[in-house]
Amino acid sequence: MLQQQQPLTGNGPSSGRGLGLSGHPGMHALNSVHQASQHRSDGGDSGLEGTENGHETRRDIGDILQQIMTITDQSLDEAQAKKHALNCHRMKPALFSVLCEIKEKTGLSMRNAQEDEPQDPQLVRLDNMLLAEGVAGPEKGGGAAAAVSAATSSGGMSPDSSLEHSDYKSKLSQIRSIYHTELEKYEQACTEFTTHVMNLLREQSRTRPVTPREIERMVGIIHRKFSTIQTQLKQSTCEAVMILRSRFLDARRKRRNFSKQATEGLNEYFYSHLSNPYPSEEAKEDLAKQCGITVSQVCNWFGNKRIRYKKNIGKFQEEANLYAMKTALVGQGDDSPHTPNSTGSGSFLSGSADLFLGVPPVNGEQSAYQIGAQVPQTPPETSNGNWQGRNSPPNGASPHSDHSENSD
DNA sequence: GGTGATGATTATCT
DNA sequence: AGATAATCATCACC
Repeated sequence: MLQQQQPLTGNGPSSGRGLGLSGHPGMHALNSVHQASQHRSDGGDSGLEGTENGHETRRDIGDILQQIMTITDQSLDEAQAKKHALNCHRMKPALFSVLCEIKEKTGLSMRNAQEDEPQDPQLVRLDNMLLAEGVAGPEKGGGAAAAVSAATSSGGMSPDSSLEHSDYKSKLSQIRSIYHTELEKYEQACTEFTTHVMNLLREQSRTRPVTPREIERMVGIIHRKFSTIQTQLKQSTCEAVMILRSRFLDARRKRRNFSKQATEGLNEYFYSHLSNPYPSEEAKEDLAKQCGITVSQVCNWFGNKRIRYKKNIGKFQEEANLYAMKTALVGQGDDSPHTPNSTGSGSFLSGSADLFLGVPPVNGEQSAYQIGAQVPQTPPETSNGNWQGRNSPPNGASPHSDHSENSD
């Protein structure tokens, strides 16, 4: 379900997969009930049902179907004629009263175990959830708002969360509309079907004894059947909402790459503080503001960057050169906003500076950065700053505490 | 579909 | 608390 951000199309259950409430086989079940009922109603008169003895009542379904298939207009007419003849038979009232007596006797032994059944707790749970999510009940921002507030309080939301918010809301409202359409459809079908069955029973009551209680029972059975289908619909809806929610709330699933500017800003800071790429709280906040991300995202980014840089310095060399050149150019005129306090070499680059020590590299040749700023080809532990070889930076290691040397 | 890049999470350390 | 290292899950490109 909901594979690959499949759009929510309101195709209803027949649409199959996607957030469209899939797989509540209601109508199939209904059709079978309907057919059975219809068959029963015809059977008494047309002689389709084997009633001669008890053994034949359990006829093979294939047989019955076969007989249904062979019904013709002519045989139906014949049946009608027989029915009429039976109704007009002089012995009919007497026979009918006997039948009524028998019926009453057997009716007494009939159990009504299923009456007054308490409401299904599962259904109650589903109802509550749908209500809480804003799918059932009056339309309002309830569930969506709750989800959004939960997401934003986690601190991991990107600035475009409002976009996602509306996305979530629109998808939820689609689920809502599908749910209500289907529910209405089933309710209507239930009413129609019940009326139909009651009419049939009334019709039958002219030739066989049908008690009001029996009709009630039949109506109860139909309602239970429909209630099962509605439960399935509610279950599917709940599933769809849960999936939508999990996708919306799980930040990891919703990972978005940072914007180019954000990445550049972070990289500039990183490479301009290569000797000590541990931004202070203040610097993190500045970077977060500047890049349009959260402080924790800045932390994640630097954590990832440090570890990845350290693991494969060679790979990042080109990037380092690029930023060295860039920042050096910017730094010539004024203070770069990304290198607020210089990029001291100091304590973290063993005896040397970072990136900005070097002259900006010129294509192709070994860059000044490579020479002077130590982006070595050698394993991390051996060069380019002690931060690569230790577990955590010393206290107050923030570049803001500053060592002056390079950068501009 | 495979694959590398990348942002987030988690366990663990200091 | 803040860091590292491993890992997960997704994106983006081929």
